[in-house]
Amino acid sequence: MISTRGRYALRVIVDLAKNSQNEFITLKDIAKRQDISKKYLEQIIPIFNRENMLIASRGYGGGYKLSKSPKEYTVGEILRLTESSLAPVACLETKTNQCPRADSCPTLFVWQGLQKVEEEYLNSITLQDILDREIDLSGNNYNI
Amino acid sequence: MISTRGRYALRVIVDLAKNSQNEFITLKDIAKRQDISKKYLEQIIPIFNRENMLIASRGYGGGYKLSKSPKEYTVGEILRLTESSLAPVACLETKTNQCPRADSCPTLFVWQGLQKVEEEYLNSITLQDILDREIDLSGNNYNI
DNA sequence: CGAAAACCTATTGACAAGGTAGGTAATTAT
DNA sequence: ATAATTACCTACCTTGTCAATAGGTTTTCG
Repeated sequence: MISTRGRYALRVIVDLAKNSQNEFITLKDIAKRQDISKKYLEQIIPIFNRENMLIASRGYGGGYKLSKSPKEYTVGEILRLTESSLAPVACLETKTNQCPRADSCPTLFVWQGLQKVEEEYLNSITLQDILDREIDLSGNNYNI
Repeated sequence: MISTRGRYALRVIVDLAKNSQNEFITLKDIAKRQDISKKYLEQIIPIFNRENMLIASRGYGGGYKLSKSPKEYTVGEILRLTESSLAPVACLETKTNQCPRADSCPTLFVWQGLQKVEEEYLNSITLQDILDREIDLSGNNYNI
């Protein structure tokens, strides 16, 4: 199950995409809009500027903004940075399978396949896709 | 992430399919073969005869066996019975979404889509599929 | 009747999730 | 300069769930 860390991170990035026209947005504003503890977000969001996915600015007038265009973010990469693991079973968390039963495990291919469909799905959805959906939700979908 | 309950249940059912020619197999034997605590399995496996997916027999000579042909079991239904939830996020655990933000949630469709690909995948794999793979692993795949 | 099996229910220990708290570093307005 | 404002860092805490363990009860067969 996707934890709050991953879900909150995605909501913050969607919020940034919607509410910033290239200016900095404070975590305080985002936390209020999204009704999430600012303190909690403070330990999640810095992950993304370390990875150069967000630009942060400290001090008065500071905040966060996107560093790339929305179509260059996928849900998969956002979740990989925030979730402790996206693996469906423990033995797939490490690069090489440590389970002593791996070689003869009759169910391993099931979990590998599950991981594959999950990752392919999450990697296929971009931030832009989410923004496009927003138009639908607002009802102002003149072009559809 | 799939818990040990679900993974163990699947292994037990695969073990039954492989090791029973319509006779009863004891949990003691399965636990030993699979190196799983018998006591722990005792609280997982009875779920399946309540659902008429396994036949149980008590007393001397008793044990478990499949009630249907392997192609009539899907991984999805086995996991749904053992996992507390297969939903990727909390708000999709209940039939109707309880989240107050659901109506305007821009990320909801992402999680609904994830749930869909997961369930379709897990429902598509039958116990027979797992048994067929076994042939590959043993190396005796004369017919491939 | 006694052994062997499934079945039931309570309890425990460990661990991670989800936060809270308090402070530090950087930047800008005054 | 200094105060205000922002991001950033680290430690701690609380709660709940997972994964068992334990000890018993019921059913069935030899």
